[in-house]
Amino acid sequence: MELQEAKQQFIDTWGALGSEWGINKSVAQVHALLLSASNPMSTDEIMEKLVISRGNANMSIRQLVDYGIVYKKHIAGDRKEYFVAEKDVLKWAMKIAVMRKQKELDPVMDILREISKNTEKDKTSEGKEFHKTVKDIQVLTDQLEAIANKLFNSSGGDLLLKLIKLMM
Amino acid sequence: MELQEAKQQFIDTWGALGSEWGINKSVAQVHALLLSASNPMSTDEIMEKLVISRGNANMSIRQLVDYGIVYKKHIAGDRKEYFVAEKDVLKWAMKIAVMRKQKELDPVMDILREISKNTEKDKTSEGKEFHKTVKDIQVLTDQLEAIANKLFNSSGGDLLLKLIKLMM
DNA sequence: TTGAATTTTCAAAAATTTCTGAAAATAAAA
DNA sequence: TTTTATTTTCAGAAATTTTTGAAAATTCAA
Repeated sequence: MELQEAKQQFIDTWGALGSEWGINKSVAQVHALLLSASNPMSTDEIMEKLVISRGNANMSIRQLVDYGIVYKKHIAGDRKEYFVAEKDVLKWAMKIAVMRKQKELDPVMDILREISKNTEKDKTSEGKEFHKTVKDIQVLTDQLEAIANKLFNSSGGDLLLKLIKLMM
Repeated sequence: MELQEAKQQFIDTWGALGSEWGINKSVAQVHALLLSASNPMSTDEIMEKLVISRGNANMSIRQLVDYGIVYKKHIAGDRKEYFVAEKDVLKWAMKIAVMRKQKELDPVMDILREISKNTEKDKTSEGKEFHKTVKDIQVLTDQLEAIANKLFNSSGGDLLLKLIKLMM
């Protein structure tokens, strides 16, 4: 069927993109599967659709729930747990971005600040040069962070559009 | 020595960050090493400092040169090739971003556009829902791309700062 | 309680990615 | 040309990451 084919392509593409950017392929594929599903899915359905093991399915789902971009859904009269993806793109994209920033970028920024501080008083030209290199990275990152915060703290879905117009 | 320690920490941190974001650890470390070096370095010096093989060093350097963020430097009377990193943060950060966008994001966007087109005429509610999901991702990505282009095509180093002020 | 259904855990296997090192290719000097 | 220095390549080894699957833990109905 055509639609199922399109969904499969979406899942595969998403999985490959995830891999390239440090997100586990199965995690990305489960996310894509739930994004493209009309109804809540159980672990068994996810296992079957993606042809992955129970352990893998369980871990991947849990990670997505932890990220806050997939929700548990109880279905009356059914003991199994079901899962639904957050469908608002801006919402889930922001959550992924914020999560990765906190987990991976912020610790690096802390270390850079520390390195910057430790090399501040160095009087050798080698030391001064290195300090500038680190400081420059810091300054750029801080500026980017300020922009990101503005974007992420906004509630309006059309903020980005307004921003573009503003910039033109 | 204190400065050398700081440099080593910078190299290690950069390598770890690279790994988490899909950039080979050695590549990121060579980049960090050259960023923190005051003078051009030869392949042998890089091998020695990072304790990596000639093959690894050669491949990593070449990738950075291909990215356009490390330059070859000939030293008179010396047969060896030396390498220097682009020190302008905005310059190299932009090059990395543009390169990864072209190589990894653009092909995905093309596929999403194709999927979007292929599901446009679907009359089932399932098809309509999936089409909206894909379309939403596309729209957001196009908006982000427009912002990114604005940022990346600017020449002034303080553009980001101006932008922040504009947004406040 | 007990027991069946479901979820979670995690050691080991599989898959993937990265790295090595020696041989081949190339480039420059003699 | 021949020799020597340097760079490049790439098959196999090593390291890392991902996945499996069965046992343990948990949950809930009877």
